Amino acid sequence: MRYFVAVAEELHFGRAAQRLGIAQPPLSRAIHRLERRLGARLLERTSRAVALTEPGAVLLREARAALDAVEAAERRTRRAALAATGQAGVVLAAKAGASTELLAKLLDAYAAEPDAVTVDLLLCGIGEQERMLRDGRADVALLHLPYDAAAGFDTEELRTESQVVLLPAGHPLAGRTGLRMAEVAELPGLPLPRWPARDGTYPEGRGPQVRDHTQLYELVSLGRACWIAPESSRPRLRDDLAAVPLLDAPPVTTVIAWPPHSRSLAVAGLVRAATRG
Amino acid sequence: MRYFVAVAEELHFGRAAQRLGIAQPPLSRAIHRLERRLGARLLERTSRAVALTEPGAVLLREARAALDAVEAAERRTRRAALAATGQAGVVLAAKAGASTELLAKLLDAYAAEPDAVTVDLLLCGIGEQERMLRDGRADVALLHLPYDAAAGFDTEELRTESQVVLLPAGHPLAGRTGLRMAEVAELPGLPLPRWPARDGTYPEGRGPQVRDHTQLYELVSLGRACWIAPESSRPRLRDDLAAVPLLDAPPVTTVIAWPPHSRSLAVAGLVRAATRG
DNA sequence: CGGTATCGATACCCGTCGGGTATCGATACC
DNA sequence: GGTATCGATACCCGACGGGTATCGATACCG
Repeated sequence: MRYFVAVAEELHFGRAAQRLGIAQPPLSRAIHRLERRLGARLLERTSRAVALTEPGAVLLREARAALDAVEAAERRTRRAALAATGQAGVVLAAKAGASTELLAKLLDAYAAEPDAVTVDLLLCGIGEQERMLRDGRADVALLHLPYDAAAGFDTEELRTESQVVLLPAGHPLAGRTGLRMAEVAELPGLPLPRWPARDGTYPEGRGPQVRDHTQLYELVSLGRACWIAPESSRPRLRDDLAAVPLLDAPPVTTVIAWPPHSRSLAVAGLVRAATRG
Repeated sequence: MRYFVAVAEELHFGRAAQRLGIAQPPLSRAIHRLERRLGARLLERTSRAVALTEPGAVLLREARAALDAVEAAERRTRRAALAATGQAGVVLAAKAGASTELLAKLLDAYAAEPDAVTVDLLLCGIGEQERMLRDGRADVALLHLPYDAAAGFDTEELRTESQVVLLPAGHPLAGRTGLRMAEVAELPGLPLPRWPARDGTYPEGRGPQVRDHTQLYELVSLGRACWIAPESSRPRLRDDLAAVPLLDAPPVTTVIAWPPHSRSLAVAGLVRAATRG
């Protein structure tokens, strides 16, 4: 299945084999075996191009989930073994730079619990927490709806807040008490930047490409972009940026999320600490 | 992993090997390899007894989920291949005997859609739908909260209803207009029956053991048990049974549930038909 | 207290399957 | 039409999964 996912993502046997660290012929045969076992043509291949069939697309989705589940099983078991000897705690995934004070409060509240264990923070990029939770790199995560997808997890709401638009400090609109989405969307010369998708490629569009928040703030400060962020990011802003409340932006809900079958005491404790605080 | 789950469930290498259709020595070695690969003692074993360690319990939970995901991937791919040739539709799992008219309405509403495909009904026993959805035997399911666990699925609420208690027709309380849980719990000689758990064993307790609804109704009719059911089951009751509204029972919510990553048009259509009706 | 039965571990053997290299056959491109 | 690219095929090898026979430990019983 790992092999199939690699080929389906690359749509190229040679590159997929390289990525998997094996030669191309065994890969071809492995895919053939898989097709025979499932009784389905997964890939439409000519000697010049490879394309997914309908069943192939289904398998790609399902196989990704299955591989994540297998990896999660291995990782969580390894961590459980370490935890038994006191060498590991619980892994909390959070977006770097988001909900900082909420996170601090949560960690304090949990640390005060009687049977608290070590909390290993896993700071990740945009939308990566979901994956971390799925493949067992993390045990709990802070997500921001509607930006992150919480589908398939148990969640508990922590906070709902409105959003602000970030502008260069000297911008004509920086003094306004409120703005509407429509006004922001048509700001001349201040498009929303584009973030890389999970595979590292950027979506089509006209905004500048950014990779992290430092680049983002730099662009906004330079008057080349604007950005929309939750209100709670305001106190930690650089002073060359201005924040103007958005009147009609969808509210952002911060939730704590965990795999639905989680039975870990530490996760339960974190959730308790989070909802109590 | 299949091997480990078998041993963890049986807590006996010999029986597990038999269940897996292999000999005992290869099974021993397989478990050893797994333990070495994960760097964790999974089972505490003497020559007389086998017990799960802490990491072993974690792996048991995670491995079950992972195996379900793998099976789901295979099943859904096979069905997608059949669907491409028009030989298969979408599988809807429902509890036999529950929500019958709601189900009928749903099927009618969906069949009227322009691009409706065949709906294969999968009637299952108490609490089996969740499993069916997880391992790919079903694509959508009707669940009854709080009896069924919908954790990990996307759901849409269809109906909420109160519950009634089923009594033999001639019972002294059968004429009452309402009862409280406390009264039902202490009905002399009318305990709630026990249903088998997923492994086929019955929980400890004093109620009679039942395996299906026919047995259940028979017991109620004979004055050996009572039963609590959603109000909607009333119109289809045998006339030797009486139903009395329960005033303080938790309401039952019927939901339609599907795997969160499902991208199937047919599932979307069924959900649309269900929520519209 | 010794005999026995039970149960997991170990020793040894074998076939299959995953992986590698060399090469073919087809197709797009110059 | 020559060539380069790319997946499929042919052939070989080592490792791993599975089987049988047997050991070692422990609980049970007369």
